[in-house]
Amino acid sequence: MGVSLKDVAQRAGVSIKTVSNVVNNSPHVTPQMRARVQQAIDELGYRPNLTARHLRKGRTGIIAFAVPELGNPYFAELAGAVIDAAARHDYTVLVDHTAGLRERELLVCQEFRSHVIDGLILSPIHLETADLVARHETSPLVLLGEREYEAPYDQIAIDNVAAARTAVRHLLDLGRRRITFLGSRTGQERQPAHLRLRGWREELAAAGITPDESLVVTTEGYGRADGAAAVTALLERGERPDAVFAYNDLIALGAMRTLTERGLRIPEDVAVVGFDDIEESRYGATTLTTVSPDKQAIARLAVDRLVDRLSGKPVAGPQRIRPGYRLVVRESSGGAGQGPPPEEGARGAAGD
Amino acid sequence: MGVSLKDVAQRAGVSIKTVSNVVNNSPHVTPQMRARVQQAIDELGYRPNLTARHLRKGRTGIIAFAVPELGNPYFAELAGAVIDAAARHDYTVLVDHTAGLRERELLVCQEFRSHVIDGLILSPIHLETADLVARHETSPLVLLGEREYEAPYDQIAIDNVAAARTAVRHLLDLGRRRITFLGSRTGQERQPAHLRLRGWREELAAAGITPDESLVVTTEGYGRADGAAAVTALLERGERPDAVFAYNDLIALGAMRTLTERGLRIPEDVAVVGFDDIEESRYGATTLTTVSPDKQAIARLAVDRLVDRLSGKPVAGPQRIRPGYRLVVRESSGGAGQGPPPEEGARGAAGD
DNA sequence: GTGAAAGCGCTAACAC
DNA sequence: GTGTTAGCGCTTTCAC
Repeated sequence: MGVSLKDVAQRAGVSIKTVSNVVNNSPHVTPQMRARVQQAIDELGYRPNLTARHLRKGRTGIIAFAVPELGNPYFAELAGAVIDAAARHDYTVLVDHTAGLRERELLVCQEFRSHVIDGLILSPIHLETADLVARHETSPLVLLGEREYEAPYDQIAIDNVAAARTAVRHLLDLGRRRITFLGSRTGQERQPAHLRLRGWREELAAAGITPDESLVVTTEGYGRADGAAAVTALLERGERPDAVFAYNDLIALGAMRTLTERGLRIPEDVAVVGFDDIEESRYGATTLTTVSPDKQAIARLAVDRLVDRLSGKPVAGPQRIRPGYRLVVRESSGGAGQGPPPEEGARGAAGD
Repeated sequence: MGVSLKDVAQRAGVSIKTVSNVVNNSPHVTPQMRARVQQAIDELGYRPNLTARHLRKGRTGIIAFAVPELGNPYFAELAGAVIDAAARHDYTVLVDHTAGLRERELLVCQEFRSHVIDGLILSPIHLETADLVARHETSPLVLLGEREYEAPYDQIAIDNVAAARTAVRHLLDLGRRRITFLGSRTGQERQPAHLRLRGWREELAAAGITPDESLVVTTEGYGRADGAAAVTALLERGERPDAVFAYNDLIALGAMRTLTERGLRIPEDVAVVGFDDIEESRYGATTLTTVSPDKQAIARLAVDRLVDRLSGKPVAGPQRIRPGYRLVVRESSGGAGQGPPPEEGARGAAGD
């Protein structure tokens, strides 16, 4: 169907190798030869078949980035950062979503797309250490996110316990005592929310407060609707928290919506702190205080790590890498009430 | 490096063809032969090399979906829908972003990744008809979004003029007369905002109101920050609109933030209508009235169209397809003030 | 039902 | 500098 090197060679009256040299900008081609070949290329509309090149070279230049949900702005923003970081190394990114299903996480890190992607960056939710240990695939894998594994792969995640403690500390400093945690799942201690919940427990204990487990609210998912539902449930069973620490910004935003609907003022009656620092948290009627992981660093570290392994460079064994984070205080906890500062607000997403 | 069919064949003491038959679930293999080969496959940890298969078959099963900005939830949500629609046809999606740069849009629809992707769904911003006409690539291309081209490709977009008119009609029905439009770019009549702006003009004119061009505010980009800046500019030059119709939800949300900061009440003082119906618009302190394009339909139509052409089915020539849309009235225009209805809010994004 | 051989389009050795 | 050749791993005739 397509035009191949052979066709071009025939047309230009040269050998395949010469055409290949021209296409690959080999220095050992005379200008007039280059011109002659180029003309044939243009006339025939030749385009190199990357699949064939990949087969020959044993690598494709594609890395996959698999996240639970693209609809969560945190991952969308992270994906953008990964694409940019990869582009700097001439890698293309295949963005994938697992919909938070264990089955799809397994598929992605197993044989799926074997030899089509050179490496994988995966943000798992349900994967177990055993799944990882049993992995057949030999292509490099970098893990992202809150879960920690005893498996021989690079893992990149901020210190979730410490970050959560910082958030809770902030609420305690504000004089809040009945701090609810939104986002744990029942009986799933190894679920993502685990570490942040532990931070909540530890910081409360450190402040001499016995963590009241009735203030921990189970959610089904990690979206705005879950945050809204959690607050509804909480209020209906008569709890009156003076602060909310949510597993992520989406849950926090959903919670804020319901709190406001119920006539509770933020932050006067209830202070709210989220996690992720998605752009949206800077633009609500009440801006959201949140733990801000350094997404650029996360993306860069993950891609660099992967590319190093891919390039065959001697790289140290699997590591746990801890990117930075910071607590961004905004209106929802009574912080600086002046709205988004110019430099933060300057980035604009493109339209449709 | 990898284990190939040949290795497995050797191990099992059969021919390559037989192994291939087993791998591809060909019916013409005896059970015991299948078992024997399967054992060799398991022992060696064989995985088919998809690159080689692709080269041989001339197709890869990958389609690309290129958007201006993944950080815009509209595109992130659409990407999720495209991935799901493609999965139903056993296609994998390569999500790409062009960062709204013409250069990258050109690259994506030209030779880029030639033979790696079978087809492309592109949402362009800066591409011109001429660029499309000059396209060399023969792989199928489906165009999405507001811009319309005189080029031989399928184009899928809601009727932007009519949708915008519906939005403005709604504001007029509410008794608003000074309706500002946020999101046009100066002197770029063919820019995306063009059709929605035309809808604004037409509907005002139809209502006997001369469109006041000083109520059209230019923005640099399409994000929350742009909406915020636009309103600031508008108010500072002394305008007092009683309604805002924004090019998209992000601009609308940014605008709402600034309006509230300036002490203007929504919707009492200023009614706001957006465009896109991103999930966020259902969860702010004030929920956002917006034009809701049917994203599922857009994704499905685009993928189906592409897959039909890919499968070599006889398909009618290039078409303009118009998916549905509806105006969702929420609090920002004084609509039903009861917050997100359960069925809409039920969808939860996964965590990190 | 299974085997042998050709070739998808390309690159990398190696000759000339 | 340029041409020739041998595969990369797979599927696909076509024999047997």
